[in-house]
Amino acid sequence: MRKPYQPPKSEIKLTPILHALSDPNRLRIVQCLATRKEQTCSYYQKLNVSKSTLSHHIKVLREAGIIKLRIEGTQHYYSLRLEELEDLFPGLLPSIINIDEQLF
Amino acid sequence: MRKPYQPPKSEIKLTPILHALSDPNRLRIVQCLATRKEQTCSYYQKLNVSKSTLSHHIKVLREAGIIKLRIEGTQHYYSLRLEELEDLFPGLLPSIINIDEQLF
DNA sequence: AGATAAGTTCGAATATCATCGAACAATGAA
DNA sequence: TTCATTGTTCGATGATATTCGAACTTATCT
Repeated sequence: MRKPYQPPKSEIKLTPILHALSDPNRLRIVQCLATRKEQTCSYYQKLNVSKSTLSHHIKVLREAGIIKLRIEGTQHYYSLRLEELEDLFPGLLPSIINIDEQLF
Repeated sequence: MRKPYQPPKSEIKLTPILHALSDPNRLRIVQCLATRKEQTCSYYQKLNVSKSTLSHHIKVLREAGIIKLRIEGTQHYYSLRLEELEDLFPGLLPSIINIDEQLF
């Protein structure tokens, strides 16, 4: 499987990021990655959406520049682009990572 | 004109806030209110959208709980709900208020 | 009362989004 | 080589969003 597109740091913009984060399931993925560092897609099957929907959500996060991909065999490991995002938008991700799911 | 609905603090949720902020013109309004404290709607006619579109954007911000309204005659003065938002989502608005428009 | 000004609301057109099943691609195992 | 696994992509559908002009509401001014 070829590596899907992800924007370089210089092309990361705020509005796609905020849009990507404005969905509860995508927020859950981001919060999970904030604590567990790296996960494969299949981990998020607990979100109770179909495989294609999950892949769509991950694509939205990836194309916004929030997560990056490392491929190992058939597994896709995703992780947050924390340093780059902190450099571009200081404090933004930390403020979101700590919010309780009840407030989503 | 009767006072439009705005949610009590207890009903403010994160995803509507992030969605409301994922639009460049709405971000401009929020950043403007962060420095100028209070403005009427007509101030934002410089955004070059129609009156109804502007009213729509302001409604999205208001219903998300980001701005509050004070009516004086025919003028509607809007301002940020800074303390409540800081209490609910610490650091979120400050991190967004400082971002340069080039990164929108 | 009539005219004006500030905003909101309505209705319609267009675009974007979320979701799913099915098909596809790439790797690894039998 | 065949099969199973992991994940993406495609196409369709229904739901939301954005935008505008027109109509409406409320207050103010003459």
